[in-house]
Amino acid sequence: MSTTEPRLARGMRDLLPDAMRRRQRVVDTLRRLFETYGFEPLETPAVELSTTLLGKYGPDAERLIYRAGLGDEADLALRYDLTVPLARVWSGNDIPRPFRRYQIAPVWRGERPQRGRYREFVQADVDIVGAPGMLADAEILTIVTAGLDALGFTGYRLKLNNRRLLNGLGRYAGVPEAVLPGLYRAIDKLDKVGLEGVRLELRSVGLPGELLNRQRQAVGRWVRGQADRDRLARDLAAAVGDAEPAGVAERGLPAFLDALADFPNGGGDDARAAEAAAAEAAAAAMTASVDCLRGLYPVDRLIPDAVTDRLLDLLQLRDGSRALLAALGTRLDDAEAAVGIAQLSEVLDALDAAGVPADRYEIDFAMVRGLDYYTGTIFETVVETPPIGSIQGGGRYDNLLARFGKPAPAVGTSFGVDRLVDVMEALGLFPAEAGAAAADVVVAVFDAVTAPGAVGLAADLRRAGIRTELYLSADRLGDQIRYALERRASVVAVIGPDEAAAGTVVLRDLGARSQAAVDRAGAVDGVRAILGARRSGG
RNA sequence: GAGAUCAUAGCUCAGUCGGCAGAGCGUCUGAUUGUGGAUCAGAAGGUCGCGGGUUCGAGCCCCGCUGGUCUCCCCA
Repeated sequence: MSTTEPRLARGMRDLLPDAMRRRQRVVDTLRRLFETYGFEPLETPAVELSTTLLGKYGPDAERLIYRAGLGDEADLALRYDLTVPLARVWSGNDIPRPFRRYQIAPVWRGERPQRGRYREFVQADVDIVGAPGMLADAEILTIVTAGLDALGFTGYRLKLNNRRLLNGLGRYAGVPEAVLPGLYRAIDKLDKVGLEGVRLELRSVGLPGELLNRQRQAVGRWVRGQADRDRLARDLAAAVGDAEPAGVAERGLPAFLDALADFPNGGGDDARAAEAAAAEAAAAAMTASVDCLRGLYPVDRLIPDAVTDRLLDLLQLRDGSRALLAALGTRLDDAEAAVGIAQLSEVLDALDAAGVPADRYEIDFAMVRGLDYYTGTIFETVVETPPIGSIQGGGRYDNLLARFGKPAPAVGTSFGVDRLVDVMEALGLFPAEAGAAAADVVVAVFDAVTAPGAVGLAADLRRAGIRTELYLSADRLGDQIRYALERRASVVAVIGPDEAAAGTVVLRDLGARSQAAVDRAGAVDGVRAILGARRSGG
C-alpha cells in the first residue's frame, strides 16, 4: 500500500485543540465586542473573481494574491483581505447606510512564512460604510482600544496618522511624484531604524533596492566576522553583478571595497557589545556605499540631501502629543496637510468624548501603511515584544467602494487574530487552566452488562448541561481514572454491578481524592455539588 | 522576490578522524480482573528530509532539490 506523507502546504497550519481554544477565546471576545457596538455579521466566500481583487492593493501586495481555479475557471483568487470583498458586497446589494459590519474569517497571502507570518490567517474586521465624518473613525478607534483592553493588553502603542497630512509632507519635500512612495517607505522605518537609519533610507531612494539589500547582507556578514575578505569580495561582486547601468559593477565595486577597508572585521569578547559595534560598523559601511552609489546614478531619481535634512528636521518634532499637530501645521503650510490635521484633531476630540484614555494612542506622522486604498485617517498597533510587527491596522478608504460602481465613504480596521494569539501567548495573557478540560465528568464503563446504565447516566448529565465524556470501553477502572486525570476532568462517575444492584452511582471527586455513593436519581445534583464546590474553592 | 542557516525515533537532541543507529522524554505491554499522575520490568518505534556524486565504506565530504527557521522586502 502506498501512503501519503502527512505534510502541510507551505505556510499553512493545523490548530490542535489547545491552540484552537486560544484562538476561539480571542475570536469570541472580539465578536462580543463588535456586537456590543452594534455591528452586524457578514460572511463572504473565500474565493473571489481575480478581477475583484486585482488593482486594489498596490503592486507590492498584488503579487501575494493567491491565484486559484480549475482550468477554464482560472480567473479565480483567494481573498487577500476582508475589506475589498466588503466593497464588492456594498456595491452589489441594496444596503441602507451606514452599514456597520464585522467579519471574522481567514484570508490568504502568498508570503514567505516567518514568525507571525502565515499564508493563511484569520482577520477580525469591523468597518463602517457610508459615514463620512470623523465620528466614524473615532468609533472604530474606540473599538480597537476596547478590543486590546478586553484581551488583556496593557502597554500597546496605537499609532495615528492621516494620509492627507502625509500628502502635505510629500509636497513639503518637493520631490517628484514617482519618488514619493520611496520617501514614505523610508520615514515609515523611523521607529525601527532611528533618525540616522531614516537618513540612510532616504539617501537610498532611487538606488537599486536589490543591490543595496545584498550589500547590506554582505556587510553584515563582514562586520560580524562571518566572512573573510575573499568572501566579502565574492558577495559584493554577486551583488553588483546584475546592476544597471552596467558601469556600476566596474566603478562601484572597487570604490566600495575601498570604502569598507576602514571597517574592522569581527567583534570583541562581549557578545552584546560586539553586536552593537557590528551594527554601527555596518551602518557606517552602508553609508559609505550609498555615497559611492549616489555618484553613479542620475540625480533626478534621488532625493537631494537638502530635502533629507529638512525632513529629518521635521521628524524630530515627533512627540506623539496633540501640540504636535499645531506645530506641523505651521511648518508644512499646505492646504491638504491642514485638512489632515483638522481631521486628526476631530478624531482626538471624539476619542476624548468616548472616554478613551489618552495614553492608549499617539500621533505618529511617520506611520504610513502600505495599502494603496487608504485616503484619510490611518492607524496601526505594533508590539515590540515579541517582535512580530503589527497586530492591528486600518484606516479610512473613501475611494475604494467607487471602484465597484457605488461610491461611499468607509472606515474600518482589522485585527490579526493569529498574531494576537501569538503575542498573548508570549506575554502570558491566557489564563493557565482556562478551558483546558474538554469535559468535567468522565462516566466509567465497567462491563457490558452495566454499560447501558453508564450511557444513560452520561445522557442525563449532558441534558443537565454538564460537560460529560463517556468512556468508550470496559478497561480497568484504574486506567479510566488515569484517563480522566489526564483529561483534567473533575469527577469520575462509576456504575458497576454493585451500584447497579443498589440503584446508586459512585461519584469520585478527583480534586478531593474522595468518593461517595449517591442514589441514581440524585446523580446529576451530586455532580453539580462537586463541580460547584470545586469552582468556588478555586 | 533576495540572502543566511538548519534537517538523525512521535518530541528535544547527541553522534568524536568517514568505520555496527544512540540518549532522555513520550507511546505501548506487564507487575495490577473495582480506584490516582508514581515506581519497577519489558517492548515497539529509523529510507539519518529527497535525489545524485566521491569512497573499499557516507548520518558525517561534494552537487542539486524539498522543507523548517532567521534577516531583508512587505504586512496582520
